[in-house]
Amino acid sequence: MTGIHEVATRAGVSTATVSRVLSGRGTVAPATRERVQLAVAELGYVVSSNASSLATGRTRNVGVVVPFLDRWYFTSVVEGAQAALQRHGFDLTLYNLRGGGRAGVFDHFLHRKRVDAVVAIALELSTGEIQRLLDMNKPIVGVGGPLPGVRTLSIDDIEVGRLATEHLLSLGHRAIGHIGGDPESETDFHVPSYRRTGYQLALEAAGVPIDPALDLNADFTIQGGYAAARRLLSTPVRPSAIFAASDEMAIGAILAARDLGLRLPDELAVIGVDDHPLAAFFGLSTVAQHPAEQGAQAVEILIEELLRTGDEPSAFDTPIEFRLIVRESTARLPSL
Amino acid sequence: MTGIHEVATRAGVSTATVSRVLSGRGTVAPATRERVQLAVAELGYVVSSNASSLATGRTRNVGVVVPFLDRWYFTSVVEGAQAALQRHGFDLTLYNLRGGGRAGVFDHFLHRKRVDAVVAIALELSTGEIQRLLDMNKPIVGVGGPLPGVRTLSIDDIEVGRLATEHLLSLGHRAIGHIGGDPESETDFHVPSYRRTGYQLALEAAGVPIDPALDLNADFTIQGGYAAARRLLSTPVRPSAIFAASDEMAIGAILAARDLGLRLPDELAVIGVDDHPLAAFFGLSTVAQHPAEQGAQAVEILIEELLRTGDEPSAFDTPIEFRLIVRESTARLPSL
DNA sequence: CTGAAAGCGCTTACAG
DNA sequence: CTGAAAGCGCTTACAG
Repeated sequence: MTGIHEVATRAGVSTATVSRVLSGRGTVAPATRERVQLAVAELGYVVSSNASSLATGRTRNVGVVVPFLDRWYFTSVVEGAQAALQRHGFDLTLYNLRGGGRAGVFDHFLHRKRVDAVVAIALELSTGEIQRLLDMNKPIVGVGGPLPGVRTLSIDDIEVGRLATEHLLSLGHRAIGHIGGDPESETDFHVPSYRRTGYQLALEAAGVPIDPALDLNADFTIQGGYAAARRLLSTPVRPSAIFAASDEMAIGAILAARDLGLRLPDELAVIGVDDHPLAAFFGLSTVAQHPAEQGAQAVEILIEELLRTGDEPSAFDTPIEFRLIVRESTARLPSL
Repeated sequence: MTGIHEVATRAGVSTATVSRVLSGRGTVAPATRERVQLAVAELGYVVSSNASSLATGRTRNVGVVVPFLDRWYFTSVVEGAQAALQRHGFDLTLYNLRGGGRAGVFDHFLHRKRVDAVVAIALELSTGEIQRLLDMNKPIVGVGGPLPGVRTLSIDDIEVGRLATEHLLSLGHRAIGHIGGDPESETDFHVPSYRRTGYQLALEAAGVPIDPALDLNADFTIQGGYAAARRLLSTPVRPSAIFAASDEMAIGAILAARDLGLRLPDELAVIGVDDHPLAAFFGLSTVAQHPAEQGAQAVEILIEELLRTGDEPSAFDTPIEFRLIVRESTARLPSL
């Protein structure tokens, strides 16, 4: 374990100078700098992050908190954030709330001063949780929904639901089914509820009565979407189109339609949300969100916030882009 | 930012005593202990991990290195490891090699003394990488393949391939196709190659000639499996069964069979590897591995190793369990 | 441009 | 059972 001392000795300077060279702060004569850099390289010296963090109060580490990891959206946000952090020389410490103990994570793990900042993904932090984080002077960025008093990046899920539904309406569909999220799969931000609201608003605006029989819940998986779609497609008033609140559920619906011998898009149109990697494969029309970019964007905001020392943290919401992608799963309702 | 000093003052003791109470090391009179605990609770004090780590040389943080995150296997291992670490009060710092800069990760990130130990998932570390890690006295556990000089948990992919193929052989199949991994999706451990070897060994043992036309590559995704299966099923010598090196590719094969109007399992039997969450939904027979448990097991080994101070690190391979699960996608070859 | 020294917030022999 | 003090390995005013 080479320490800064050995480097200093080898380069014939003080540890202070080594530190200056390594951090880039302060002035060092070019010749000195080179001697130090040589010594560092020869010894393979790497600064101890603990000692450095203790002295500076900065860890160059960001905590990323997710409710769970095994959904495409979360994995993608984390990968995007990770790549961005790495570019900036930051580490990423991952907190997964599913492991149990949300309280533990917030009261303990995050307070150890191991992180400079936190990215909270699809998490509705309580006032207390936010307050504790802010008290510690740690920038927070929330991804996935607005958070009072916190800088956030969020998608307008009502508009997402409306956009998807309006697409179906514009194609002439009137009997439009919906597969939303069940209560268990609600994230903190009630994403499914908002998408459902958008669906209902679009129908209302088009003068289409809302039929509760056409609105079912599932668990955001292909399996769940399949089961819901089978029920939806077995009713006497079979819908001509389905809007599913996620691509995976939409894919389940496509598989259900196939099993029932229904041809897409003529006998059933389907649209999802996400632009999941499988969406193109299934020819699925969807409202694309770009989770990896959301993660990267959250990190950029955080880094900026960390550099802007002193100021009050910003606390507004930045809307995330989304975009309709039309593929083969949706088409104009065939005139009968 | 309450420090240990404030706690000590409030409890009317020295910081040494507070430290003893918090760490559980050393003896403290019960009454004193209670006073300290009360002060800690009242102030919401949490030990600074940097200061503590600097003083003890222990970080209570484990680095987990993955080649990428967006495959079910990796996500599951990470979730399993995370949950186990959290139970032990450890944090998890995630390093993703896809972000670029494998060198950076090993030469720099891991050397900052930010982690006590590392879990390397499906990574074939070079001798140099291993040496540097061992030089730092950090236990390493590799998951997914054997690593010279390192404690590992690994699955015998040759046996996995053999088991899957033997299952098909035992059902009377002789024209057995294979969908393996293409070079790009080879992890460091050449998992696909080994599974292919097992496939070939099983065929040879059964006296079935190996037909290269029945052996294709794909990229471990549903899409890739679909494309490969379509080619496989369009040959004059259409196989009666397919062994795919992952469930996702196997699912692609099932979808391809459906599109071609082939009924499973009578007109085509399919088996995969993983026991992916979608396997049951598709009625897919498979060789199950249990990635979340692999992650958890790796952590348990690491923690044990961290407690066993002084000793030489252990450096052997523990085979990971796998198991044949028969579902509806495989059945006895119908006698013609 | 550079060094001596204090300090970051803990832990742990050591002494009592 | 408990406290005073040294030390973990850096960084950074301060002085020169």
